[in-house]
Amino acid sequence: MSSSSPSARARFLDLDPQERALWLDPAEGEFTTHGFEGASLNRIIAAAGESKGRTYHYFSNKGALFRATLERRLAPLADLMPTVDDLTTSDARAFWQTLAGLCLRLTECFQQDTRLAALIRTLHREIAAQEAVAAPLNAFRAQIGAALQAGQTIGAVRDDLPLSMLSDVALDLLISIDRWFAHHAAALSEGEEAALSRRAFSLLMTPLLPPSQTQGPLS
Amino acid sequence: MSSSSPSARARFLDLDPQERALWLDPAEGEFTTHGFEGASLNRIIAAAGESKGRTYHYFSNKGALFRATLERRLAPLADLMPTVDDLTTSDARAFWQTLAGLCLRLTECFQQDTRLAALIRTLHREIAAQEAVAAPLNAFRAQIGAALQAGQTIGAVRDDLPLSMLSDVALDLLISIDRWFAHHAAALSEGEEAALSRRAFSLLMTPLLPPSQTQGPLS
DNA sequence: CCTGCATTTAGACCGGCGGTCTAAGCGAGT
DNA sequence: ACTCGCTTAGACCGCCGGTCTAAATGCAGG
Repeated sequence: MSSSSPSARARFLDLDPQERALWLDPAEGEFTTHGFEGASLNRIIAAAGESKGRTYHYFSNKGALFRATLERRLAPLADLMPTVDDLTTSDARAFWQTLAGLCLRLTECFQQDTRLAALIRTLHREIAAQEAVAAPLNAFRAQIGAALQAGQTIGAVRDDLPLSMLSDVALDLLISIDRWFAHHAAALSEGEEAALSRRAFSLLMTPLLPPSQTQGPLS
Repeated sequence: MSSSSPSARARFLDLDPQERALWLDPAEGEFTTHGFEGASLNRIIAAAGESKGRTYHYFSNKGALFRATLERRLAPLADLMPTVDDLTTSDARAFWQTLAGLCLRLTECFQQDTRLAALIRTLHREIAAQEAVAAPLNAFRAQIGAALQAGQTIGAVRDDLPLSMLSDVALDLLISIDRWFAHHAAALSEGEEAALSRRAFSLLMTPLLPPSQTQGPLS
């Protein structure tokens, strides 16, 4: 029982960034090429030149290592997220323009940082990976929920369906669209991709609009 | 090299249904309670009272057993799917009503056959399971694509975005909404659930409508 | 009936997995 | 100098999906 008083995670976060990189660099390569389940902890440890004992001293399990790997890449994005105040002190048009701008900037980040994109896409595909980063993932989900709630107060977002349903659908739509571009971007010119990306935003927006703003053939 | 001339799968399909059930019944229990990756082939084999040799004689790997398990549950649903002709010989209103009816019937099937629902939801969550049933899954995706294409010809579905993007988004939306109900249905009365379910269909429909039928705040 | 060949069957075996555990190393306080 | 507690190494564990060998069995042709 060596590892109780401070948690393995706290111990790891106390390390120098360069010492953290000792694990995170090989882990990043392994996770991006093999996914979460497919990644071998033994291989990562061997590549890091570390021992199993020391590794488990800093990471309680494989998932904790994945979380640390993802969080390092995610850190620079933290200040991209708009605050709820940004979203409530505006009309519906500004609300959706803010979100469209956010999507645009996130897309750019993913194009620049291919490692981050690969890790995030692992997250989309594997439930075990999602469980490993449940805490930050729930925080992100909550942010989406708060944004949509802000949208509801100014009439930019429908309120005839539960907020949790709208949040879930919004997140899954983001993932779905990102996945489509990840699969098909290679066959697109840069201009086509940008134009398509702008139009694809409507896939995310329209289901969230108040029903009064759509005149579906059923209503 | 005993297993080449007829494939393992063909050999299995030649068996009596009751003999097939020898594996499929324990497999169904294992997959529904542990998911695909979490299921233990060894446990299934032991529960079936079979040997590893015989099992691998009929299933080339774990995925093939999962596929067979799912296909048995899926078989009765085959004739629910509407034909492309049904969808093209109608106007937009009828098109969407047909699809709404289909969703309703599928929902009922899932509520009645909880085993099927559990297997399908395993499929949603685990990429390895999706790869195991890639063939039937792609067929289903193609059916969605064909339906949406039919919708395009009669102006019921937008054509300003690639068909494959619309198909992917439609499938992911179905999954997303199904997942929400699976998580939250317990807290809902039957009447609430039905009402919500009807309204939630708009989440699926609106992103697929021609842009002319929506007046988003951005356009 | 026997013989000989091909298919089917049983289960020991394999490498690798994530994770645990014991025992040695080591450094600070007295 | 000696202890005591944190750190470290790596052998070890049970289990995994999958392979392989060799015995059992089915089944022609004679």
